[in-house]
Amino acid sequence: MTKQVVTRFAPSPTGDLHIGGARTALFNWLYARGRGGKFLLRIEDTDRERYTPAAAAAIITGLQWLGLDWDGDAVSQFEQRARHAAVAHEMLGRGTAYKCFSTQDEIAAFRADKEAAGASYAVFLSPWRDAAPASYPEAPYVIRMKAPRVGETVIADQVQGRVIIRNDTLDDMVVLRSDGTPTYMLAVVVDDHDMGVTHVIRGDDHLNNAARQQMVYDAMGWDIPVWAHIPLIHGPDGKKLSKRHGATAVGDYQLQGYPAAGMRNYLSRLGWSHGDDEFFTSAQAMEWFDFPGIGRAPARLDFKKLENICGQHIAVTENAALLRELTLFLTVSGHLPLTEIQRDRLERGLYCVKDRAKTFAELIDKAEFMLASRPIVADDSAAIMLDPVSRGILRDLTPRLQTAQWTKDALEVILADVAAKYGIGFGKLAAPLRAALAGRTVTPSVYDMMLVIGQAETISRIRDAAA
RNA sequence: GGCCCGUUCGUCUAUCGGUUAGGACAUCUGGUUUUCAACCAGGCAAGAGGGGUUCGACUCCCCUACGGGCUGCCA
Repeated sequence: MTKQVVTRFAPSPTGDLHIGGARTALFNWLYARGRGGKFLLRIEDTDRERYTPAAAAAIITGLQWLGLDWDGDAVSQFEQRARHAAVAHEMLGRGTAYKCFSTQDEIAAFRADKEAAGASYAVFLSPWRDAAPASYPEAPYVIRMKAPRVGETVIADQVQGRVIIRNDTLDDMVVLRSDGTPTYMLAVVVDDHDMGVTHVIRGDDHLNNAARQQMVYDAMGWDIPVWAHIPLIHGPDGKKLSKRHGATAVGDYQLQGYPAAGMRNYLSRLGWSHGDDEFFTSAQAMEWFDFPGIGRAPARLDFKKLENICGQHIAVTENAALLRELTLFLTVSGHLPLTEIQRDRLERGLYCVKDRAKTFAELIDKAEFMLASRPIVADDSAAIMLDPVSRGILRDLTPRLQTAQWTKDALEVILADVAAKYGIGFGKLAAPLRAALAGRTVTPSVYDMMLVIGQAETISRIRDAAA
């Protein structure tokens, strides 16, 4: 047996959980969960200037909503800073890193000179790389990796293949800042190693970084993890995803009523495929997910397809579960919580709307007839008796009207609703609508009439036609 | 500028040297429908361009174009 798979998602808490980040998390989650491995979460909060607790919380809630559960507690990278510094100093001792006393101004001047001289690249070459400790000044310093100047570094990537980077394009990256804090390049490697991460699945914007990070693994004699650099998601126009493309935070999708299962399905299918399978559960995705199925080109977001997939997921969701999600959606999106009666009606009537809504928002919209309060009738018990929605729903095995009497009763209430909602006179409506319905060979279903309630246009058309 | 990655219908993609280049979403047409939705039938639509390699290239190699990324004491 090979050792257990350990993946991780390591977002930097500088804003909401981005849709692209969510997909990266999803891929890691699928890979680990599909192999009985572990999926860890680490918050890359070493940049204290940009760090906000709110952003970290947003990432947590975003992942929770998507159903991407991680093992153990979320690790704070910042809290590992002492360990990072220790590793930096250990490399110093091993001679694989060195103290650099160059100031920012000196570095900038170095680059400016190179540029002025028409140099093809501006990799900073520190004068302190091979300086004798005796010559060290009493000044702040950073710790830099002593990167190889010749040869090449090979990244064996599961998605991109063998990527070869010339070492002379790699600089002596800073691993420990002058204030003693670690840089990202050091922190990721140390944390991934300490957390036992075996597979690093991340955006391909890190592909070049992998070469730099391998230096640290090598310097410490650690095993290099399996790399898998996945292409980023782009907006519908093919450009890098940004605010102007609309919703980019997963929270936005939750607010718009997209089901998490549909999001997982769509997002996993974006840049990854398993033959012609389009609609599947997360359990299937876990079983199927693997690196060969991942594409190498960035994929564009297609909201229409997202909606379609989400609609399919809503349609197959069990009522109890659907109701739970609907309830959550309602509270999150600022709607009033359902009353006992509304909840009951919704549950019984779900069957007639669940397969025609693409989002929870649309489902609620279509279910308005169930949630709207019934018209006030003199006698309360009579109102309940006359309510065709409740009656029809109670008998959902036979949703079609069975008797003329029932149809008549139903009509009266519906017409009252319509009249109240659209300000159309009750009397003017009753006759034409009744006629329209009676003209059919098939008895109109409760559902048909429910829809009539929600459609003023139809009402007026029927009215006009009959006038 | 340098380095790295990418490029099949509008979109997501299948294909892993030999196919009428398949599917899905979108779109269009027809059917069904008292409306919407749903559903049924059908249509349109693709290998960026140029060179090779090969009996044969979407598939392998090179160049160009375009897109993206990296090139920080950001992550």
